[in-house]
Amino acid sequence: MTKPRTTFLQGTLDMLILKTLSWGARHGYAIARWLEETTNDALQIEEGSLYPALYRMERKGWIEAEWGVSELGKRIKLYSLTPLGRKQLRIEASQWAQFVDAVAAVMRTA
Amino acid sequence: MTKPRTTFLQGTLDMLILKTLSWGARHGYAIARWLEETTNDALQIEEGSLYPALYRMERKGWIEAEWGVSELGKRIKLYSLTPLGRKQLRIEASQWAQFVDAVAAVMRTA
DNA sequence: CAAGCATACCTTGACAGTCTAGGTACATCC
DNA sequence: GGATGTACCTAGACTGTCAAGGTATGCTTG
Repeated sequence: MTKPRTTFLQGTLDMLILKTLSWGARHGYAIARWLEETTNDALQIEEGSLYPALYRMERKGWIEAEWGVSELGKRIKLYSLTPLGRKQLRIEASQWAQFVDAVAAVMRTA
Repeated sequence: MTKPRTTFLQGTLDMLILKTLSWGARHGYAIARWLEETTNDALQIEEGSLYPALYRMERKGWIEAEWGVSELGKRIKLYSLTPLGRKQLRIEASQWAQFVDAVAAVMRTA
């Protein structure tokens, strides 16, 4: 079993975050934990990638943040999807599907 | 139909080139044309990405080059897979499959 | 009570890979 | 002779990731 390659993550992190938030608001740390859990740690979300991504996406108007408090009493920055973010998710999901198809077409050539 | 996103290409270009060469030697320009054709132009291979990639891969010992002449009388640099490259192709294909599965697990969550 | 661990946030600097936009050279076709 | 297609290459900008640091706090455990 080969180690997962994070190089592939390039460009998909935004989509994965958008998808995570499509189920409801979450804070950064929780987004990372959820993604890792959902993929059985096949994806590792580094904080140095995560937080800049969140900042980037907020600037683009895809998500918005609100400060709050977690169940454990920690201050958290709760992110939720904007309508624009929801639209962006649809776009990225479609592009991703297309790309995966294209790569599959190359890789399955017999 | 949304435009294909080249951002996703990050990290997969090497694999796609390796796969292309697994069918036999080809020169750079032909590799790009073949990939575009095979994917119905879903993938666009920019020369500014292609040639650096070929150089990189040659340095890593995955491919090797030989100068020749095309059917059209142009000088071409014919690349072929080394045993190391063949091994690398297997590794990358496996990592790619894993990554696609992981993303699928996130995206299909209902 | 102190130490360690998990939660939760953030930033800086290096690095890798892609893209844009150029360039060269030559052959063919109109 | 000019346009187009083949075929190669490169410099510089840019984007996104990663490694490695940092802060703060609450809970558990010895």
